[in-house]
Amino acid sequence: MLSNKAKYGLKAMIHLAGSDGIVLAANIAQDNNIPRKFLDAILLELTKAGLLTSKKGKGGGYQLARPADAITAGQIIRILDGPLAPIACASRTAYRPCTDCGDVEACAIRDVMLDVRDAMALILDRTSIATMRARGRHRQYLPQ
Amino acid sequence: MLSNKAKYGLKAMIHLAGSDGIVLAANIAQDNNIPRKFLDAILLELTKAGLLTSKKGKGGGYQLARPADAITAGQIIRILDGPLAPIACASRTAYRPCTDCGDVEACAIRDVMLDVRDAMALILDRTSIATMRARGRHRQYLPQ
DNA sequence: CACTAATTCTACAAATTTAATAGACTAAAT
DNA sequence: ATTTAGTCTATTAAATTTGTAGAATTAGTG
Repeated sequence: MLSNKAKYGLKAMIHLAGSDGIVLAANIAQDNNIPRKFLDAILLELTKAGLLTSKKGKGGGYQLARPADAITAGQIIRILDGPLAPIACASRTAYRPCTDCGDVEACAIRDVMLDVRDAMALILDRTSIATMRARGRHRQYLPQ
Repeated sequence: MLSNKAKYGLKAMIHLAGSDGIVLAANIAQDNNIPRKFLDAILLELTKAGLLTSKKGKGGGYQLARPADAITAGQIIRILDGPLAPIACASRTAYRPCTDCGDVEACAIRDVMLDVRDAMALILDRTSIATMRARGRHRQYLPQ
């Protein structure tokens, strides 16, 4: 399940992918209907994770730390929501066993969920925000 | 994200797929480390959804309502956790628009999440509990 | 037939966690 | 001095995961 947090994060990153130079958090929030303070926290996490650069003071704001085609949806979601896997025992980046399962290796559920995880990762780790922006661009965002 | 509820539901259904005749909720709970009352609620939902038949009173218990190869992981998860889609606007069985989005059709996030949903559904709707049971059977569940 | 034991079913409640937001203040840059 | 990000704290709301108490149903027994 994608949280609002991750959804907002993706929106913000796509917004930044479509802007040149430094962008104010206030603009991102307004144009995308994101609660300002919530967005602040999200941008902070993305900055700490190295996906954004920030600049304080007048003329400050946020900017992508890397080209938009080198940042994937998968990265953003992992930072904001944690592992992609539907269940922790099926995560490849953050494995954790279930407390209620005897033999992890023999777990049929984990087996299927590994497949699901891989299918999700295949899509999300291949989709850059540049791609997402291009796909969604047919029509412009209108602040309503 | 797969909740404990859905995980327990899957476990219970796999258990039933491997048993002949009527099975007590108490047995399912014990063998799979599932809190008894939580399991009761889960089995009730699965019964109401038509995946199980139940029988009350002495000699009562639960049984699959259909052959194990005609019940999929996707069905079980939808009943217990709701739509598979990572986000409601990308659900094909239970679509709901985001309140914060202007034009749903032009949403790049929805676009990707539809792909993710389809990839998940492809796996989960094709995997029966008969299959899951067969895969997990190499080693037996040991009540620990 | 009445009684008892076993079992599902129902309704509620509570505890815990997580998600989502808001407010006030701090630090840095111009 | 002003603007802006960053930090900290707190609150609200919701969902999840359990527990408690008992009602309804059935099978068996005397």
